[in-house]
Amino acid sequence: MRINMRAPVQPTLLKTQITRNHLRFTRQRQEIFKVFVGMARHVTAEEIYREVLKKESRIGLSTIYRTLGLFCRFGLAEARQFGDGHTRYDPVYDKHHHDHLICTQCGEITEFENQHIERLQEQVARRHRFVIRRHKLELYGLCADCHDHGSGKRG
Amino acid sequence: MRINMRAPVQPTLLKTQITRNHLRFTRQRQEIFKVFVGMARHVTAEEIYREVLKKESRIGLSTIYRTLGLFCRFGLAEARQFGDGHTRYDPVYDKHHHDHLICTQCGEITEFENQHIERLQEQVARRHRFVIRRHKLELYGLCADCHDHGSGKRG
DNA sequence: TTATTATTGAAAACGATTTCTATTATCGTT
DNA sequence: AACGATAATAGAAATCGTTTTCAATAATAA
Repeated sequence: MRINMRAPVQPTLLKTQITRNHLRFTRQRQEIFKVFVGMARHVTAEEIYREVLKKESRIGLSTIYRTLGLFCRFGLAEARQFGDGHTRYDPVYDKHHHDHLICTQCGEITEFENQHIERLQEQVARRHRFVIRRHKLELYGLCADCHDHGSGKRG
Repeated sequence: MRINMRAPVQPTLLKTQITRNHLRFTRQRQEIFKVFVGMARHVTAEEIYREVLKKESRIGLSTIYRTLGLFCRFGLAEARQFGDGHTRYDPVYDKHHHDHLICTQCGEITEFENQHIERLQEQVARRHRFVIRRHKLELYGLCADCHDHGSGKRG
């Protein structure tokens, strides 16, 4: 039997959140959400914009930013910065946190999870009487391909 | 520009690095370095600028940015982004890597080190055939004060 | 000293994001 | 289905932190 580890985000989830907060379920919000969950992770506002433009030819980039901010406040998305000057957005499918391996040569971003590390983080926090709300662990370096062949995938 | 790396931060170090690289030991670079190493860690370019202005009343903000970039290339400073839109600079006193606890209420930044976590990171990387060059671990949440009193220090 | 050229300050440019405002569209009420 | 209050929009302009440009200046080598 096949099991989906990550439950897909229901289309109804956005509407639920929106009506619960007495906001308006606009065409743009629906379209942005649909595109957002259909795209790869770690996309930029620009990338989402270009994709949404195919369906909503009159949409403004500011609407993309506003709406992504809304998704973040709703807990449907998370914003991240990997230091290249672009904020990247991640749909939140479940409560599983994930960390990143970032290849500085080809740009590949691989996700990983490690409960052992998370536990040690909690230990550190406890020692400082600090309460962790969220965290960010990013390992920068060379992925297998770039390390082996030296050349990289992006030239 | 060729740059020779690696050495501990001493008062003479800036001059050593500068002459070694055939650059010019200007009044501004001396003053910025002096202020920089005398300030708290994780300072912004603006904060350094305001401090340097007290001694160098005609200095430009662009010189601060340029010079901080130089320090980073020399290995005398490191640039970090904690997601508040400001690049923060850290003098590099030794080769000890440190991670951060960042209070989202009062902004306090506490440093920590944990060799156990570092070893687990290496383990994860090995599993992905990834070679780590550098890493970033940031725990966001509430510091002891903000957690206890609720109000925070800046609020 | 003088020539060479790296460095500077001020202003303009920059790219991501936010704000502004007139217009449009949603939704509770008829 | 239409009405009306007002939230949300598009598009432009503004803003923010940072970088670049460029003519003038100043540090070094000759």
